[in-house]
Amino acid sequence: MTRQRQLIYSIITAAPEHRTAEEIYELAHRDMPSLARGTVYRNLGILEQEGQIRKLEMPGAPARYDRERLPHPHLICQRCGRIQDAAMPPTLLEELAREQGVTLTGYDLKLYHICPACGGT
Amino acid sequence: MTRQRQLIYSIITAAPEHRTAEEIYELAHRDMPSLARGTVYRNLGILEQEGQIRKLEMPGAPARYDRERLPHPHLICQRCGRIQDAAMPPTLLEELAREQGVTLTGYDLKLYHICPACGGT
DNA sequence: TTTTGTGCAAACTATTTGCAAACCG
DNA sequence: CGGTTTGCAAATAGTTTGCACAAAA
Repeated sequence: MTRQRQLIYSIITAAPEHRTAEEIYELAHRDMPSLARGTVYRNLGILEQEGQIRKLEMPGAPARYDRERLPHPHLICQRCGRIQDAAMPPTLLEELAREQGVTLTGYDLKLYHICPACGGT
Repeated sequence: MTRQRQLIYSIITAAPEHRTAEEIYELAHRDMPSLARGTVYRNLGILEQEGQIRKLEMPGAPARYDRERLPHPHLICQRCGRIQDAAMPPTLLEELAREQGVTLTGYDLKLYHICPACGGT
C-alpha cells in the first residue's frame, strides 16, 4: 500500500458519501499535489479487485465508489441524485433466486424514489 | 416515424436478444447502407423516451436495448454474458419498498449467475 | 537490484452534437 | 416551401494505457 493508495482509500472510507473518481482525485490532489488522475483510477481498480471498496456504475454518469464492502442495494433520488445504502433482507434474496430458479452469484439493485428533501415521501 | 427509425425498431423487437447500439447499427446498415451510426443512437434515444424500448446500462460495456416495455430484472451469466429477462413478483417489490420505508418510482435489478451452458446450476 | 507503482500524456470507447444537405408533408 | 431528420465528421466524457522515471522491498 503506497501513500497514494492509502490517501485514496481514506477519502472513500472517511465519509458515507459515494464519490466519483474525479471528486476523489480533487480531494486527494489537495493533500498531494503531485498525484495524477491516472493513479486514482489505477488504485480504485486495485482496491475494488481486493474487495476493499465497491464500484457503483451509474447510468449516464461517472461511476461512484462505496466504502461498504457487503453487497447491498442503493436507494437513489431521481431528482437530486442522492445515494443511500439500503438493506436487502436475505429472505428476499432467496425468494428472488427461487423465483428465477437459479443460484445467484451476485446482484446489482438500484431503487429509485424521490427523497423527502425533493418533495417525495 | 422515418424508415430509419422503423428499421431500428424492428431489429430490436424482432428477437428477444438484448443488442448493443453497434450490433443494431451493423444489422440495420446491411439493409440500408447509407444509415449512419449517429442516426442509430439518436433513434434509440427517441424510442426509449417514447417508452417503446428500454435501455439497459451494462457496467463497463456498451448499453443494450430491450424490446420488453415493462420493468423487470435481468438475469446475466457472469461467464458468457447472456442476458435473460426475469420476473419480479409484485409482492417482492412491495416488500422492498416497505423495507426501505419509501415509495419507489422505479428500479434496476441485475441478477448474476452462471448459466447451465457455462457449467452453472 | 529487481520489482512495483507513479506521473504524464496520449489513446481508447461509447456516445453526443453541430451543421449542411436531404426528405416529407 | 418549412420543419424534421439524416449523414458525416468532429467533439466529448470517462477511463485506460505505454512509458520513462521514482520508490520500495
